[in-house]
Amino acid sequence: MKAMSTETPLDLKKTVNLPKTGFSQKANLAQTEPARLKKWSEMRLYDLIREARAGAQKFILHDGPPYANADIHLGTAMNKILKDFIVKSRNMMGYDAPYVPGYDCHGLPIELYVDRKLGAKKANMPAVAIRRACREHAAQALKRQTRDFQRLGILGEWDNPYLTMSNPYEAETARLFGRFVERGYVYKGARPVYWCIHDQTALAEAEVEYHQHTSPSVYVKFPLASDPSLIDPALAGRKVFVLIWTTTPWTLPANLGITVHPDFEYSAFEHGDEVYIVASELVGAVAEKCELGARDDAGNLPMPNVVARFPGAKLDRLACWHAWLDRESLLMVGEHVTLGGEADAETELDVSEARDKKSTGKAGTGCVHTAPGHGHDDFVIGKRYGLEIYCPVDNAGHFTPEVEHFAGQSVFEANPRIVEFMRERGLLLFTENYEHRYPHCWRCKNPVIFRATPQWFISMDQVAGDVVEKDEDGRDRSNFTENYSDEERGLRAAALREIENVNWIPAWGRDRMRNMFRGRPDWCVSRQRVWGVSIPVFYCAKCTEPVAEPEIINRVADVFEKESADAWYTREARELLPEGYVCKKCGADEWLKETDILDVWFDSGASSIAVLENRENLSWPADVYIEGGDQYRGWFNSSLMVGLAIHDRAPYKTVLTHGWTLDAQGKAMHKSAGNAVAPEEVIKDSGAEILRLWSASSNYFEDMRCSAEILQRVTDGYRKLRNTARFALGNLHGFDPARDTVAEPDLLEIDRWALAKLNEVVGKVREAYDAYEFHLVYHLLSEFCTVTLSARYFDIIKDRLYTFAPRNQARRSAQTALHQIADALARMLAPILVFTSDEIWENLPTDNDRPEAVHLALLPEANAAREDALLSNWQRLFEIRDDVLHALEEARIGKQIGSSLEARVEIAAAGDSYDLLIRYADELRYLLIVSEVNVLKSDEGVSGVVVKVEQADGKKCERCWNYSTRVGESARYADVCERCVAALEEIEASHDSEN
RNA sequence: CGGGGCAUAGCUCAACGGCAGAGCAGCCGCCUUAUAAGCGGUUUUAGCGCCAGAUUAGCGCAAGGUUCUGGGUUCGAAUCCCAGUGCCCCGACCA
Repeated sequence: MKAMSTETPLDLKKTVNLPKTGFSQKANLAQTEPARLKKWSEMRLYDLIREARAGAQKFILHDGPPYANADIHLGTAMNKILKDFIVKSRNMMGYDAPYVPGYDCHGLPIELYVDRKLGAKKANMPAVAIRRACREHAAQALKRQTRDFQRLGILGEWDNPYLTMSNPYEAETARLFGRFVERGYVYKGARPVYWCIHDQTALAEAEVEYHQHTSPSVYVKFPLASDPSLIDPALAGRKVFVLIWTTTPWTLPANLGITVHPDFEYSAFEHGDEVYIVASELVGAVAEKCELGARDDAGNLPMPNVVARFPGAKLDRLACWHAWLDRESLLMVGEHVTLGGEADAETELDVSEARDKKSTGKAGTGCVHTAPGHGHDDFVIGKRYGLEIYCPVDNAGHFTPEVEHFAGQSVFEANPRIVEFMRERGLLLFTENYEHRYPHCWRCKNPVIFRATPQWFISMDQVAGDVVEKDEDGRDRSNFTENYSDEERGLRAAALREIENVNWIPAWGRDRMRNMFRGRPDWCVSRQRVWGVSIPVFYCAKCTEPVAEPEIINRVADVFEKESADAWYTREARELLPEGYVCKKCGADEWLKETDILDVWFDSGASSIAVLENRENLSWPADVYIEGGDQYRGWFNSSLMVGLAIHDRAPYKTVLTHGWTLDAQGKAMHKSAGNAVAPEEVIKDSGAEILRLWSASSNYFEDMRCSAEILQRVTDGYRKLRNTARFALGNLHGFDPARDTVAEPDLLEIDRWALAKLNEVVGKVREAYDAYEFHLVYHLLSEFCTVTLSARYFDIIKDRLYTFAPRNQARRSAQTALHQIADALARMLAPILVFTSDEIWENLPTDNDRPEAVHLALLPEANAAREDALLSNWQRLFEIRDDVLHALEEARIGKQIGSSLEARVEIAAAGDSYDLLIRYADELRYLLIVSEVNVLKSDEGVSGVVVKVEQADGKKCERCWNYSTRVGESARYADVCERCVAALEEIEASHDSEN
């Protein structure tokens, strides 16, 4: 080795061990992520994880299938990222946690999309062709979604996801319907839907559009049938009428009741020898409108004479006579009644409009004409009171023959005739033309009606195992009653029981789910559509007897398994039924197929069975479901029903709810509002890693905000994590863990301190992962990197790492700590920063039997033995350090020093502080990063430490930059201090020994 | 209108009936051996005193954060209860 004394200070620099690593400072995520994905795909990382965890305890996260319609948005991305956090962290806890993604492929949005694309052509297309188009659209959408999900770094069985439109899944869906039938939950009823009488088809709300329309508005008298004194003694013996208002007179033949609000005050007022009941607040308005009473000379109507006032609840379950039919009309109470008239039939058809309006003016009477077959609210309340869902209107919009006076007439044509009819009989108080927005068919532009059609329902209260009781008319036999009892019966009771056994995170999920099941009506599973799984029921062509039998349904399912549910359309009924099957009722052998398909919620609700139970590597029930809060009404709900029907148990042990993604102001994101953050933009600009870190940084149990500023903060956070890792890696250059690791007892104390801090963080991070609190993981690691490592530990050990001889034991001590820190950091970050953690892993000096990718490794475990004494000593030392840094800053402001190494510090302390400082006296200059420290004893009783800063004595060492009076002592190394002389000699000696 | 949720610093989050905090951002500096990096200080304010004295800055004293608003329970509330405001989800054959 050549003498170094002749070398310039620049060459001296070469003897300093500066960081060196292939882990670049600049991440270039947008470029490097795809390369890493490719590598993982080639090495079959997901499969390797499965092999590594084979035989371990299973942990099943069951994926809620996103709808295979459009490209993913921020919320979809976040949802999948959170799932990946869970799956990766559980795998790294040692569980065997597979991930099978799924897609929800059937349903209206896709069919609507296809409708619009096909346009007029669709009318002449067979169902199979439409279904093919839907299938293609879904296949294409899910392909794009898969690509985008994979780009996010999410590992799973992407080559074998579950699709609700796959043959086995469709078959299983049909079989599950059979199970519901078998257990007696299924019945045929009726329910009102939008109906276009021109096209003779049901319409979805998305298929109606609103246009101005003129309807006849009518005020009609319904005579009270009950004893009026039950309402108020003052009414005894009077001729009492309840006044209703509607803009759809044609629904009056279907009137079965009148609904009032239980809490509103109602008045009975006189008009001639009759008494009319309306809401008190509307007495004046009604009298005015209907010209009740005689105007005085000034043209004013007198206020009617009110004979009684009472709450609406008084009317509950009394009866009126239908205005002209020989039939009762039941008085009911319902919260949906308003004084604005929104709840009348008019706005039944105008729901979204009515919801936006706070008040539609003072039309109406507060007594709502209720025809359960012709309105949504009417339907719901009708069910509650056990009314028939009566709809005497046929597909073409004609009254059925049973309708007296108007049989055969089209409903719109009948409108004026009904008005006239009522006028002639003195039932009508007033009529006028009423302009309002009214729903029209999107295709033929004609006004639509609300009309009850036969549908299949799943009963919430039917007792399992009972024989299905079906009316001739398919009328509902299982009344929904408000005074539901706790006795064990039906799906509702089972759901309420199981809800208590599920771990809901956050805990309010339990209440929400409970409320939902308490109040929910029977589940209507019929949809008048083609893109879905057909309801596998047959009807006798002769007597219309339905055949819904599990064995036959299973037969059909077997065909679906081979040919997909398309078979329902491509095959004749007799091909699907057993050979020679004849109607049990009439003996006929001609069959018709049900045309309705199953609600898509039935499809996705079936997933726990269709996927968890049918895949050999999964199991039922799932450990975890995690979705947005909207799924309480959706997937959480339907999945629970299916679980109960099949196994009498919830299909999930834990249900996590995540919030929605909002903009910077906390407003919902809409493409139209222009405040949406597009995931692909973030990925393109910053990388998927940033999206993942954002998902981890926010508390997902609440709604999560996202904006340019927030993403900037996240990016800054990422840089800090990356640079921290980079420092560790750079200083591990030349460190061979197997050879150079310093045994625990031989470590420098500050290195042990760093490891003790690491141990603390590891414990907390594990807890946070265990509790699915990823934002705590992020904040813990972020603060650990920023404060404990970057600002403290790393800054302090730089001197040792850079200036000591490479193989010096003290330097190896620091490296030993760094190695453990970097290793643990990579593991702890791995579930979140999937790309970066693996990059750290690659650049980390390895001992031999380490997994190939960090995702195959396990999370570090906290050491139970805590170094409490050491930690508390050092906590106090760092408090004193803060005081010193403060004093140094003052000296800096006073231009006494620049770098802290220019300083000599005098610390005066008393008591425990003094003892502590003396004990660590030799360490202090390194801890404080100054050139010299003197500890003085201050008088007892003086609290705190007093710090004095002065210029350090001596000259600056050109190598380590510390100040020393001994710089220049060595002739061989003229510009350096005594420590560096020693270091340089050590370096030379080791070079000699190598040669 | 009903069911549920959320509201703490510019941003993201702690504090879970017992002293309201962290990180980041901002501002002011230092360093140039993590270098498109690193480190430190600082970041509510009327008043009083000291220092200084053109100003800026500095030190001390004292008060000091309407934890969205208003009530209540409690010795004590960000926390529990009630009401209100704002935002979000659900109540639609949308997912």
